[in-house]
Amino acid sequence: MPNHRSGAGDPARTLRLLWRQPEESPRRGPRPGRSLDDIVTAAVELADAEGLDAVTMRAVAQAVGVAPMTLYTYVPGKAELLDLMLDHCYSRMPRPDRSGEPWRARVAALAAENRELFHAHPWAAEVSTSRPPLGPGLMAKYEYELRAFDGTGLDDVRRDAALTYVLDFVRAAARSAAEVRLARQQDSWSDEQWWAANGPLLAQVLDEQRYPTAVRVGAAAGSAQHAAYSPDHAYEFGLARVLDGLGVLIDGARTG
Amino acid sequence: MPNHRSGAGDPARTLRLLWRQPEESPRRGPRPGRSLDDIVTAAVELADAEGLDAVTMRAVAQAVGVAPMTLYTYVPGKAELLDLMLDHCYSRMPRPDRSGEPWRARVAALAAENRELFHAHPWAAEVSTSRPPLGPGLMAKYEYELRAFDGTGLDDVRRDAALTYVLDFVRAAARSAAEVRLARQQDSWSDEQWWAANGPLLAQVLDEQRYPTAVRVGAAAGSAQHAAYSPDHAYEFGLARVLDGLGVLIDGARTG
DNA sequence: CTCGTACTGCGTACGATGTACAATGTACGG
DNA sequence: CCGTACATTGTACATCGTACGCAGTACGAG
Repeated sequence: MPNHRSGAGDPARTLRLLWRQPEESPRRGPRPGRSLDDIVTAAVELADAEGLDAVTMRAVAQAVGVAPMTLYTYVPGKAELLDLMLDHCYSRMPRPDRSGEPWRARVAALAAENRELFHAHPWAAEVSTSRPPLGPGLMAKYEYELRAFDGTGLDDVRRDAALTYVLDFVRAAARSAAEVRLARQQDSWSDEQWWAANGPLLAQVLDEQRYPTAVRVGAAAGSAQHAAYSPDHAYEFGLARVLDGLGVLIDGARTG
Repeated sequence: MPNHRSGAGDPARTLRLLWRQPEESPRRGPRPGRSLDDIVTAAVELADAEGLDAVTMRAVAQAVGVAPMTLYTYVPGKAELLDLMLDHCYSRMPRPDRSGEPWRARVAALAAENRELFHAHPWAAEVSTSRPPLGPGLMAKYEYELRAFDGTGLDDVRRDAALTYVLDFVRAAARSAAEVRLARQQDSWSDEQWWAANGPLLAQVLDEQRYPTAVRVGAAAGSAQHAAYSPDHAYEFGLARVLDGLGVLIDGARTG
């Protein structure tokens, strides 16, 4: 049950790694057999295929074909590797030019691109970055995404806050989606089996007298979405609310 | 680096634990020396005081004064303990009657109450619940919070979606706040020291030609908030946007 | 009362993980 | 050509969750 946390260790060292600034050493001794990118790429592929829990130093080492401890000549530790993995994914996100479109379309597209990021790399939503990995990928992403608010009239401080707001929403939705996916797979039970096993106790305990609203709303939401929770529905609903909320700030009162 | 995940194991067993339904056994053998609540309370206090990483089975056992393996007579495993800890905190949240207030005030108060939850129990935002712990605390919370949308005209499905939307926002903001707090404490460096150490490399690498918007906006946001990121500001900004977004849905076009 | 049985409590131990450390080998600079 | 800095790696340790089995205890049936 590892708590995958990034951003530890010496920040300056991490920055140099992110920007691929080699140490200024006199270049002596044997040449490295692999590159930093080899390690990062292997780690990302492993995380994509088998989840963050599968990303152990030993497993990454095996994937790149070296002994476990050899990784530590490329990376100070696992936290830094996670930073590099994140920045790697950020740097590979698509950034099409949308300067002609209205801000709502641009922000919706921005959200969709981030949603796709978390779809391709579900682990990226789990990694807790005590400090964001200030690498080239994050910078390119930040630069690109800020431009989505061009022409909105937002000042710089509000623009940053608005972007944070959108990104946090997408990340939260992605986390919920990942949690649902995990729950569905970890117990092989279908929803029907689950209800058959737990229905009796739930019926006894979810007293309609005590929780009238909760029971009614939960049942309505569950049956409408054919599941206890629908990540897609939550995303669509939330995005509409995000855009409307920004719309009030940007356009004044106007519905979407 | 434990990945604190709840919701594993037999869901029916977990449900019985959450609702404190004793096994229907013939009650033979020695009486338990502690209660389930003893364990849960100790675990919560430990998590509050020293963070989720400090919540190891051994540490909890020591806190309640038993051997580590003894915990497993009360709880099937650590995942279930986390479920119980969450539900315990939910059940103790304040739920004042706000039926007289307008929906914006009620939803803002709901958000503030959840923010306070994560302030008192920062670990609660980190726990990833593959399935939410459907216990009495969560039910009471859900029932109470749904009532905040009474009189808004939202149908049950939208009401559930709206609540999820608000709660996800508060949780995301709390996560960000906790990450900042962690970053500030784990490297004892002040922001000034950090900039002194990393400024030169950052200045070299954060090219204003390449990232004009990012550098400008980042600087503006940083100096306005006297920090690279201000959780309080992000919360205030986000909450206003959340309320405006819901306002468009509920009241039609109208600014806050 | 007696005894089997179900239960609590827990000591030991195992596998997994991140990584510290020191030994070994290699290739470049003087 | 040789010293030195570096890449590589085997071993080892601390920490974690928890499986397993034994010892002791108290209730119900006889």
